[in-house]
Amino acid sequence: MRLLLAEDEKMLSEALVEMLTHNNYSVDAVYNGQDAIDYLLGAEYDAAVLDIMMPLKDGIQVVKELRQAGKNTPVLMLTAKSQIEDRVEGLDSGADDYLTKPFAIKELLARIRAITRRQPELTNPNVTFRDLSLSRADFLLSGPNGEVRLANKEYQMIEMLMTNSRQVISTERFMEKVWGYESEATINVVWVNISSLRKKIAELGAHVQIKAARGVGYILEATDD
Amino acid sequence: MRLLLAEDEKMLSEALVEMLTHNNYSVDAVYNGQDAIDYLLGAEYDAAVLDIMMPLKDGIQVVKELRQAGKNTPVLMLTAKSQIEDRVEGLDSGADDYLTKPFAIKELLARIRAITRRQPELTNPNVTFRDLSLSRADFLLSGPNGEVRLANKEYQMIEMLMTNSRQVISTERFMEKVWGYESEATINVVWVNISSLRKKIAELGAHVQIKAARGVGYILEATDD
DNA sequence: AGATTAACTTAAAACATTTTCAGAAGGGTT
DNA sequence: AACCCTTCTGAAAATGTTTTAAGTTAATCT
Repeated sequence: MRLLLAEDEKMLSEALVEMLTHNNYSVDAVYNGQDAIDYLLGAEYDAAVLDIMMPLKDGIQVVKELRQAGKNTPVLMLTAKSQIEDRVEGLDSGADDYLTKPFAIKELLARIRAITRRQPELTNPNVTFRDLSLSRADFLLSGPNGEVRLANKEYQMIEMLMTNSRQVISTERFMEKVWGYESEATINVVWVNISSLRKKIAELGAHVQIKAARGVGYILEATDD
Repeated sequence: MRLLLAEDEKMLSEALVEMLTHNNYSVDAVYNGQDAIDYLLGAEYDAAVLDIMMPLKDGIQVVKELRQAGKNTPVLMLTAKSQIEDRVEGLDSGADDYLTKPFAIKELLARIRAITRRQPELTNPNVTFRDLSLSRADFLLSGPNGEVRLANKEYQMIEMLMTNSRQVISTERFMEKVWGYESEATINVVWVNISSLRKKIAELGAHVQIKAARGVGYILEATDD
């Protein structure tokens, strides 16, 4: 999971980065609103944590521009206790949730989970490609011959493949999304998991294959029957 | 849509009023239970949002009197995390849904939409999954071989599993919902309670099992007989 | 074709999560 | 005070996942 953190208090920011990375997020930190918008438009984040008061551009402005640009990255807004009006405006402007400082780290984590959970699950509980389908609610991958519950990494990988079924997904992208930035794991892990996914897809009898695009990545394809 | 909001924390109340009006509700705010009852009996509201802890009369008392007076205005109860017993009592007393603080505004809005849309949801006093059933009124879990009274935590956990029977529920989600943010308890408590629930389900002879999805959470499944 | 690189497979090792237990702490009741 | 009950902790064992490592196959290039 990839997060953007925009918080201008250096100390707080550093503490949060450490906390979040410790909890398996890959975090990019910026210290003003302008950078926030640049980063958010420049890359695909799973969520953004924005302080409402920031130099150059405040959090509300950032969300507004973000939404205007058609991005629906979930946003958690941080507001100081005294800025209650702000928080209303923040929600109004397109943030998904707010959190008043000071907050418990646990709560921050919970909120982040909540807003990242909401996105794909509620709008689209499962994905289908040909005769293969994946249920996000219960981690079940199913095909003509039955169903299997996937382990975590496998699930994340097949989900990426299925939700981006017309795109080649690079090994690096898998590493970033599934393993996160500071992962020490070798690239091999991707291959291993692709391999076991293929085995499972075959067992399910689905007419679908994970095709390797040499030097580029992987893509889901229909097999002819 | 006309709402009554009864919440004694002034700051929160104001924020909510603004939020709700921004979302096209007309809101009357009161700050104690007595006013709540007066307003609710005096006019026709589409729904009421009641804090459970309030001066003069608590939320539960308000619903009880409301129902006694023959009003079936949908009620959404707000409970603090530490008042878990309360929330059960609240539902029991005639509320339609509850929401534990702190909550996401979006969730509040969603719940309000839900209770104004459909009436007969929470009037349903028990849940069933295969040959296992849970009575909310008296905490009794029953199966082919009889019934057991569940302890509080166990009750809440099995209720989550049964009302979301097609979903994997994460350990974190259990922690959040049942124990709350500020809980110091280790994650272990979830495992321990799952363990004892399993034992009880087995003793009841129900053809149901709590399946672990490693690294993800738990889900209720039918066992083949 | 042969060399070179990338991708794949497998099994075992390493690691993490889950299960279960025993016991302790705390509340409430008799 | 003695008891029962719920809840929580810590630890050891069981089980499953993830990673590593090493060998194999396939594609591409010259």
